[in-house]
Amino acid sequence: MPKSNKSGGFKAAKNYEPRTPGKGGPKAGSRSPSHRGFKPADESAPRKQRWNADERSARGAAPSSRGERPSYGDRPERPAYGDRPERGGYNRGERSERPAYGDRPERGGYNRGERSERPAYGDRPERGGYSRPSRENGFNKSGTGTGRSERPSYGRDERPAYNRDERPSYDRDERRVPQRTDRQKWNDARNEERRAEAAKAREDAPKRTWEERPKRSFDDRPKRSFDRDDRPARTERPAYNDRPARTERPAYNDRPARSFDDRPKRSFDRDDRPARTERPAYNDRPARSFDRDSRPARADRSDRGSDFYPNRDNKPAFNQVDDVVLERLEAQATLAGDVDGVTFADLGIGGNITRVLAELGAESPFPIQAATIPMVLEGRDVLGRGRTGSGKTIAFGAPLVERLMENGGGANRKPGRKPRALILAPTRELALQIDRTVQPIARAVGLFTTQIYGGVPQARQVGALQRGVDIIIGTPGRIEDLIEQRRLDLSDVTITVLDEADHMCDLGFLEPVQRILRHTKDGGQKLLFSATLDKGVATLVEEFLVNPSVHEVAGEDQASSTIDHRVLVVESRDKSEIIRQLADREGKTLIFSRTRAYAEMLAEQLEDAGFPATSLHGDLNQSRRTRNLQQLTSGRVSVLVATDVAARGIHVDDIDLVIQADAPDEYKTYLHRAGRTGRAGKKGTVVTLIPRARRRRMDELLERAEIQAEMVDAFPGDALLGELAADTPVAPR
DNA sequence: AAAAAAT
Repeated sequence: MPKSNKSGGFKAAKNYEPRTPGKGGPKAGSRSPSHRGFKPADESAPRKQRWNADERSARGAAPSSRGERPSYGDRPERPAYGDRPERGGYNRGERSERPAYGDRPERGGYNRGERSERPAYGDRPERGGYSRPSRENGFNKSGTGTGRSERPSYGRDERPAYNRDERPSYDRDERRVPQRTDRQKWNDARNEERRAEAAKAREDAPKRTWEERPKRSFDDRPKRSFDRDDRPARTERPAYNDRPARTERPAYNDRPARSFDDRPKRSFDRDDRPARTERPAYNDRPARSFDRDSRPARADRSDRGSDFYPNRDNKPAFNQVDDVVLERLEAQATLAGDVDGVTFADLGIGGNITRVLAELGAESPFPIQAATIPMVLEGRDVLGRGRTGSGKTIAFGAPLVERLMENGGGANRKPGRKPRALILAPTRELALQIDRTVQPIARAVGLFTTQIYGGVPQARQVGALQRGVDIIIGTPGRIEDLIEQRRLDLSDVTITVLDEADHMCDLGFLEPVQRILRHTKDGGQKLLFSATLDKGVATLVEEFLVNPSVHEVAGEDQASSTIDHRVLVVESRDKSEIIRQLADREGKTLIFSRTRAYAEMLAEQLEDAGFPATSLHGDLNQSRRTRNLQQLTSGRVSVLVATDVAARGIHVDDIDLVIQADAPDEYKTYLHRAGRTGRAGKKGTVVTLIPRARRRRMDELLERAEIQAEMVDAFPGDALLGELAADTPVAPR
């Protein structure tokens, strides 16, 4: 059963049209409100009758037809899944879109008015099947009265009975979903009982653990108790504060034992791990000192081959690691001066594309573009490193399109043709942004692009694929999803680009990326770009690249950057106020936080303080993410508080101040966050707030990043704060 | 911790 997809579609439809309440019937509407979680408008959609014999047959037909309907692919704009509150919107949206339903003789005979609503039900084969059996059981029992008696066992005597009596009438009358409600209520009741039981179990469990503990970690306990008291830091972690259910901690209880065993090893590692300072709550724990010892991880981590802790042992890792990689790959450096007078045409880019580039504001190539475009056009695999804001998108986008066109691309417009190029990015926003640059270039020569990323209904994306596209731009998850659904075939992809390539090789990204690359054509060209390209990409290079050409731009060190870096050592309690004072300015300000919750909280605080601020993080649905970012771009808000979702690649004109409310863990993260300002040679300021305990670690990070930054103590009201806020005038445009 | 699929 294709249900899953369909169900998604329904939801979307719901959102679409909030629909008028009470359509199904007045009675239903009035009752529905009484039902938990049901909106009056929604009730009309679900009906008992539907799952009657007639409906069943209809259902069976409906699903299949749906799956085949191309029309679905055309659905214009479904709001993100997250946005869909409830089913109310369902029926409506589907109605308008379902022309096919009209064709169904059965349904037509059924109930015209109801038709619109049925489809929703019909689509849910599972539900129908489900509800039926259960209902029957329930009905029989209820009819006999046994059902009620049973309910009590569930913990709820009243509701089930009540609902049952009403249901029949509802069903007959109209499409009401009372049945569902009842079921759900039943389920809820059961679940609540289960939860209660689980809670009890947990409470009991912890006790047990406590009893047991003394023996194991006897030594550790005293310390822990202190830790808890000391945790004032928690204020920064709103989420944690809310946790009343410490009962869940059993896990913590167990830890002591573990760390205890491991300690000997960790003690050696300690020096390197100052990092813990970032975890305010944890820092305060005296016990942690022990924990540090126990961390054997370092050695292990470095072994992973990840770039995560590249330099620690070596120190100025950035260059060293890169140099190693680059040496092996025969890196070539291009001097900015070499590019003077060179045009895109000189590099081999055709007239149409050159014109579009000019329209995009790229009159003449930047150094990284001049360095890599010829190599890409030669068909070589390329590793390109250019610092943030140096024009990497065009560096791979323009030659990519040029090559597709050379290979007869423009002439091939057969519907359903397979894509021939793939661009992967780590975030949806970045994928969207890349498309905004690449699409016009592609269109200039008659090629089509489409975005494939999650958080939005897949129908439109699938529709585009069916019509035929040449260039896919997207994020790993949805691309894999569509491949598995056999709606996306990458076997003709001859050029693959990994933007932010080093990040795409981080844990969590690497494997999906590898799987996707394996779906592309053997021997296809691979282009890896990032501002912090390092040995972390070695795994991919070894598997997928052949004799790659490595390029970077000489003289692109941080010293020559247009970014002014500052580090403020602040008291934890002063942080909010200091951020507020820094953000008290006209220009666009981007604030980074480590967690989504803190980002949300900061944004709210700033809004409450009267600043036009919004947030960007993974807890928002995609439409919100897109909208909130757009609000900063358009200037509707001047402050955006984001997680690292905005750290890489995102380009917003004229961000002249970046505030790191939480310092990053990685020097590369620092570089990317900082790179949201000072783009294309403009001036920018980066202010990083750290607690006193983090100074040393921050020094090390800055050293790895090769950044010179002044580190000073700061308190609310300091003149410095006002200077930093005002210091960076918005660049005239 | 965050990001990346969907439900």
